[in-house]
Formats: sequence, structure tokens, C-alpha cells
Amino acid sequence: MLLTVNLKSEEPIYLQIRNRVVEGIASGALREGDPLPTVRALAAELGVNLHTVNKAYSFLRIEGFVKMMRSRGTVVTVPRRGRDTQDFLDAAAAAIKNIVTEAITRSVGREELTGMIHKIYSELEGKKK
Amino acid sequence: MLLTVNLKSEEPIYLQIRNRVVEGIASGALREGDPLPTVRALAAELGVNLHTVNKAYSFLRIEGFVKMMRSRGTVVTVPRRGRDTQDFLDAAAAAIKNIVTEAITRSVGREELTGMIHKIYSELEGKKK
DNA sequence: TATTTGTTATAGTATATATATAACAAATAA
DNA sequence: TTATTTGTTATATATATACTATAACAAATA
Repeated sequence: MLLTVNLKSEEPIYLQIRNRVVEGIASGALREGDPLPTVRALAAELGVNLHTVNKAYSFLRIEGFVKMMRSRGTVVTVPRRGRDTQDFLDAAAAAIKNIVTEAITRSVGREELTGMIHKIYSELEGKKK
Repeated sequence: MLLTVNLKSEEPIYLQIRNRVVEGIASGALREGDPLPTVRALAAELGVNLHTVNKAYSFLRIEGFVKMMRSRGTVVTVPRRGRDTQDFLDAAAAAIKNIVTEAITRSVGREELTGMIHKIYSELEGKKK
């Protein structure tokens, strides 16, 4: 199953679901128009509450990753470059600032961090066949 | 003042304090042995509770950034490479994975992210005179 | 007309963040 | 010795977030 979660993780369940969907889109496993499980079906499959899945899907909708349609279900939508992209870049810059700051205090060089970036790009884009 | 916080931010106050100290160490503004304000003094200066500052300092102590001594105060300690460094690298890899994943879905290239890394390294290391 | 599916509404539990007071313990200062 | 400083511990309260449990509603579909 593509959408799995770790109930013991300190990362909120709804964020784990959200991240799995984004990863699916990034790797090509999920494409424009692909249906996601219904909120009730995924909740039952994961052993969590309906509202937890609904929260994940609602976040994804706000971010432009899915389209929810009552009585029809939820499908994947690949976002185009737009205002959401700028929001992402701002958040990424803030997160990277924290990472780089601590890296410097621990004598971790920039090659080690840029290496992580290249590694994950390769892993995910490699799956896009 | 070096240690400032935004009380309206959604980032917890104790984490803001923690991050300001790490930034101070990264930029060279804070060095091994430098005293930090007492928990009561900084709490009064920022207009927050004593326990909020204590929580920030306690996290910094666990991470190896400060040494707290009852009746003497708290001083900066620059961590050396060790087990804490590996914990940091693991956390950094997880955070970067999330960033890269979303970047791919938004057609943001790796140069844009590695550029952010180089920019912040330069800004912080440039201050070290 | 019945079913499916997202949506909304309450309510309850647990945890995290922050505050407010108070008291304690150890080192230092007077 | 005594008083002060400073970190530490202990309660208690308030708010927000995460998650669960039920129930009902609304719109599209079968």
C-alpha cells in the first residue's frame, strides 16, 4: 500500500498521510486524476478516525495537490507554478536556514547538505522512469 | 539585543530563544564561555515567564550548546563532533527529504535549493570576520 | 429511492505551550 | 555566618493542537 503511517511516530498522522501523497506525486506513483481512497476507506485501512484522513486531504486541497468532490471522491491534481510555489519557497528557505545554522555550529560542511539534496532528487526522479 | 523573540509567531517562544542562541554561535557572536542572561533576567527582558526561558536553556544544554550552573549562571559551549552531530544529520536528512519532495512536485530545481544553502553559509560564515 | 462520499457539528481525551506562584538547593557575596 | 543569586522542582491554570467517537446533513450517483 502506498499510504502507510506510523501510529507511534511523533509526527502527526494527518501530516504523515499528507507527506505520503506528496511523495507519491514526486515519484510519479500518483498522477493527475488518479483517485485516492475515500476518507472512510483510508481511515478504516489505517485504523484511524475519518476526521484524521479528512484533515490530511483538506490540507492537500488547500495546497493544490488534490481535488475533493462530494459523492465522487478525491483525486490527485499536480500543482502548477503559482502563488503556492512562492509560499513553499519561503517555508523552505526558513527551514534551510535553521539546518545550515546548526550545521555550522557542528562543523558540518555545505557539501554534506547539498549532497543530501542531490541524493533525494536522484532517488525520486529516478523512479519517474 | 541578540536574543529577541516574536510573541505573535506560531513558532514556540522557547524554540525561538533556542534558535537565536544557535545562530549566535554559528555567526561567531557567541563564543565558548560567553555568559547568557540568567533565566530570570532574560524572562523579564523578553516579557515571558521564567519557565519558558528555562525550557529553552534546558534544550540547549541537552544539545550541547550551553552549560547551566546553579548560582553561577549559564554559559555557551561549542559542541564538538560526536553523537549529537549524528542526531542532527538524521534530522536534517528527514527535513531535507520533505523539502525536496515538495520541490519536485512544484517544478523547483535542485539549484534553487542548493543556492539557498550556499547563501546562508556565506551570510553566517561571513560574519565570523 | 437508496447509497456513496464529502461536510459539518458536538463532545471528550491527551499532549504541548505558556503563565503564575511558591519553595528548595547550592554557590557566591557581604 | 547571613543574605543574595541562580538554577531547579512542584503545583495549578489556560489555551491550542491532535485524535477519537457519534451523529447527522447535502449533493451526486447507482
